Amino acid sequence: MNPLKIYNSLSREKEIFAPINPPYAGMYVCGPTVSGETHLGHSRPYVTFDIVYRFLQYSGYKVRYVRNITDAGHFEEEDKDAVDKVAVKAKLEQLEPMELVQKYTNIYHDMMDKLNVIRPSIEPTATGHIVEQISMIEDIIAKGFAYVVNGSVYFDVTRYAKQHDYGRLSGRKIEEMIAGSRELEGQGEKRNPADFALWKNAPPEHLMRWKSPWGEGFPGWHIECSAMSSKYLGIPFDIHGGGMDLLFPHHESEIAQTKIATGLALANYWMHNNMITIKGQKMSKSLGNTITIAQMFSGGHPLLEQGYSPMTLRFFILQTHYRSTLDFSNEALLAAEKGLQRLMNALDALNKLSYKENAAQYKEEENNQVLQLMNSCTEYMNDDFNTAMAMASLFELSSKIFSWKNEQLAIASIKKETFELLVKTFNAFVTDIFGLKNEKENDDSKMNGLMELLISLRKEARSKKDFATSDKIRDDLFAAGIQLKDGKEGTSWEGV
RNA sequence: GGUCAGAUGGCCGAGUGGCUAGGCAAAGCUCUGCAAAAGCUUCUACAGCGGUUCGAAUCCGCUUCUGACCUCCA
Repeated sequence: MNPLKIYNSLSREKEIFAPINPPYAGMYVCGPTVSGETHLGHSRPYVTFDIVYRFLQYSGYKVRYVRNITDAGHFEEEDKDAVDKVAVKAKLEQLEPMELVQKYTNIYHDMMDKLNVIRPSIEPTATGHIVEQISMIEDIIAKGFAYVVNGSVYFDVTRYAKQHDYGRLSGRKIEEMIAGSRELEGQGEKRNPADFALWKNAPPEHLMRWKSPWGEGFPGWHIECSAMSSKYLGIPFDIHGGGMDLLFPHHESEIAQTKIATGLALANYWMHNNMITIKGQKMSKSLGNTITIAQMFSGGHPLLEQGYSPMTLRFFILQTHYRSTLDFSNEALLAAEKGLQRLMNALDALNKLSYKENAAQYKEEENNQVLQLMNSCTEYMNDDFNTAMAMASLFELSSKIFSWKNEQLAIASIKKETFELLVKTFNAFVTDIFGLKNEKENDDSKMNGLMELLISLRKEARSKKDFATSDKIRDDLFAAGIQLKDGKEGTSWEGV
């Protein structure tokens, strides 16, 4: 068995994962800014790191997973109009920033639950850690790497770059950045365009504000992650994750701040998931191709021909390696829907199979092949979480399972221990590691009773060759959204 | 403009210097009263042009095209 290897964005290589304090592992993932509705783009990192979290646990690590909620600071800018518009209204009519934040946090949680993303060990909010952020900023000022201008505090990137390796993570050089930087509003306060805000002075109309040594204001975007990760994981910690678009400037800034505040490197392994694209382009509001996760499930978007279930989306994400872009199209989603169904059918079939001893039917080669396929699932996951390859092995095992079910292949061609291990491993991979669940299960006992009656009536009609009646039952049920499935062991049903 | 990724069969997508990933679609078959569902089988691709090599889709160079980041972003 090979050790777990993780592609580290810092070194641009796969490295053997060696946590600082085994069997404990600390992981921090940049969470969403809750100023808008959870969209398709959000599904990628949270499913990706959900898999990392699950697989680390499966591998025996005790993981503390911290994933923040950004509910303070820069986000108000996007809703500036709304804030300004309501400023003169009565208190209750005003859009409370916390109300907005709560609304979108609720939606985010709801969508993550639907996607079967396990909630993190700690989910800290930026507004809940103002004290920690102020304290870290004071520390950075004291060390001479930040300066105060008109109630705002900026990190001195130029000074930092003279002594430290700035731009290593994102692979850029500070001189080029300064040369190529654009003139942006508010840059007048900065000594250098490359500097970034640690704390921002709040204009009078800004509703979200806190007292600080520099006046009333709100924290800069990057500082929260440094403050919260160091508080809950210690510095350095093992894994820091997030979307590739956060490499610069967000993660680069986190590294710089933390280095000055603590004297240490923030995290040992940096993991970045790639983007979700639609017809080859990243989703963005300006292109008008943003699809919310709710729309994805309901099909309520012009680009979608139909709704796709949460597990279809999850499966679709897992079929691609997390460092590749993932392009959305109806055909691809439809293919994922079918593929997921096949995998779930295999799981179901396996769990219903029982082993029948027959030493004469044993085939060494068959047994080894099954063992090898099972083993490869773990090996592929150990190779930088290659879910696509592990999934392929599960599909190969699925073919075996169906062959046993159809008795095209004797179950006794493999050893009893192999079969038992397969049941355990297959379930673990599909359910525990990939986090997939059967969405078509029906555990409504009243409904089941009713269906049993209809199925037995149809069976009776068929035995009397009264096909008019049996077909009416079948076709009318189908029209009502229920599909009957005739199999060797009788008839089953599922909602379509 | 700078930096960095990619270009794989009808579609989506892994991957490795020699050993046909996998999924979907399609065709044939099995099952069935007929269907549906399900399963089985078949379908040998790696942008173009050079080079390295016994051998390259895989390494190197060039060309073309696409995307991402450089500003809020997952």
